[in-house]
Amino acid sequence: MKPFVLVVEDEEALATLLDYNLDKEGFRVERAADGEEGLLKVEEETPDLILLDWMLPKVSGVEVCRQLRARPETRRTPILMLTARGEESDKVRGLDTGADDYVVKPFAMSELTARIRALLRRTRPELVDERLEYADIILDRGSRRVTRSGRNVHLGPTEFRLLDFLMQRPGRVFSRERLMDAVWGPNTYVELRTVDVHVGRLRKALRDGGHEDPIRTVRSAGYSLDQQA
Amino acid sequence: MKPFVLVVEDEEALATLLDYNLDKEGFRVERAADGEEGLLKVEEETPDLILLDWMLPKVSGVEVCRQLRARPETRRTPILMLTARGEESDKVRGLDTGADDYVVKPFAMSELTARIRALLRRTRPELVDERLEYADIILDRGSRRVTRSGRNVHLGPTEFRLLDFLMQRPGRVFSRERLMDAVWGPNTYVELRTVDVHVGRLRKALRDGGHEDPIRTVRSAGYSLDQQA
DNA sequence: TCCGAGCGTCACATAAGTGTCATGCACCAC
DNA sequence: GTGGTGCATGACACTTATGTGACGCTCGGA
Repeated sequence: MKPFVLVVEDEEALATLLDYNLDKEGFRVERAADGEEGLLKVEEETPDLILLDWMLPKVSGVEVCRQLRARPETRRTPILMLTARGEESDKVRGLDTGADDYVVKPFAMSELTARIRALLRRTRPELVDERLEYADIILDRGSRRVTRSGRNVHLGPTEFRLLDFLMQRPGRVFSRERLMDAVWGPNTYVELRTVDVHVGRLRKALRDGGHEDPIRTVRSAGYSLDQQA
Repeated sequence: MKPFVLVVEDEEALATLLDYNLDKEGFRVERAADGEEGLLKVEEETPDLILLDWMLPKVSGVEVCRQLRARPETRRTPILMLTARGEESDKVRGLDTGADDYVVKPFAMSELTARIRALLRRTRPELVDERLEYADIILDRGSRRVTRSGRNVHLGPTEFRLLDFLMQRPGRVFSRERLMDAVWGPNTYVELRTVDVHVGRLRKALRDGGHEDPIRTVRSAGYSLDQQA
């Protein structure tokens, strides 16, 4: 379950950038171009976190904030304000607009995602915590442990990283090259077929105890964590 | 199938970096080291997008831009300018050089690819979109799955590419030669009739479950994805 | 130093997909 | 109708891609 982030930002370029980067960081992103649209989107589906520009057409960020806080279902939803330099009045700094945190533009994407994670950890730790889930498979990064249906699954370091990576985007097919890059590192000189072998080992470990194979082979394309069908 | 990006950049190191990253992002990349070479490469094969350095030996980026805009086949090809800080004159900012967008060096690779995707989406959405739809048929590139009316359709790699290509322009008739080029690659020596066979297989797979044949045979012309009429 | 866990390769078995062909039907022009 | 060309399709021999057990190597800990 990816954290669902709503980006309310009128600058098209920045919004695209945010969209792209957050998606890459494993968030599901929805965009709104102004405050009004933002409030509508929130009604459709309550986000796990809202990225809110301070200056917005139609309904300002501050006002959106106020309204969100007035609704019971978003009262506790973390809000991260985006402000331009100079807009950081004491009001923003003190966060008494109702926002939980803010960043000043221009900001490094890494700072933003760090703050997002920090906020999410506070409110919905299961979303960003060192833990990934797919079906009955649970991968805990902190303890470096994997269980399936409660039973412990023993994996070597490589298989662990491989599963971690696959679990970040279940259903998506990754080529051997991509997996090589992600799991072994971008400058490794290893046979591509080695990926097969490790996928095989991972499969074997996950099948242990009579479970179904959760990895799908897509001929001439790669592998994905996914139902066979 | 993959979007074709031409990188016109004289700095070897940056060009290599771009090449590597864009390739990883699923683009097919061709490089040119100066404006002159760039213009030649464009003649060989029209790119889907051009990454153009502002400062180039022999023919400057601006000039290349101008010439590209003068040619009918590249008039609408998106151009993304790479400029060094300080070169961002008002001219660049206003994009009245004919470029569609620009990034200032040094830039984050993620920003660049986001902008590239944004431009391609504007001009050729079928190249970057993750999923293609035609009637009740859905082709998802990310998970490499095809469904019809919700039911999974199993396709071999060739049939998958074939359907992908047909779905990019439903209703349009493609000759066997064209399909051969697009699906098998431009330098394949295979009987043209082989196309028939694969179309047949694709049809069979898509008809599975009592569905209608979505492919139309145009006698002595080729095939197209659309209603029989 | 010895040992076992992991890793990367290989070789071989198996499965899946591919290209051709032969055959028969469909369609079009007379 | 009729002849001829184009197309659909099942069979099949052949390639290629993938699954897997075995093996030798490395490395860290006992």
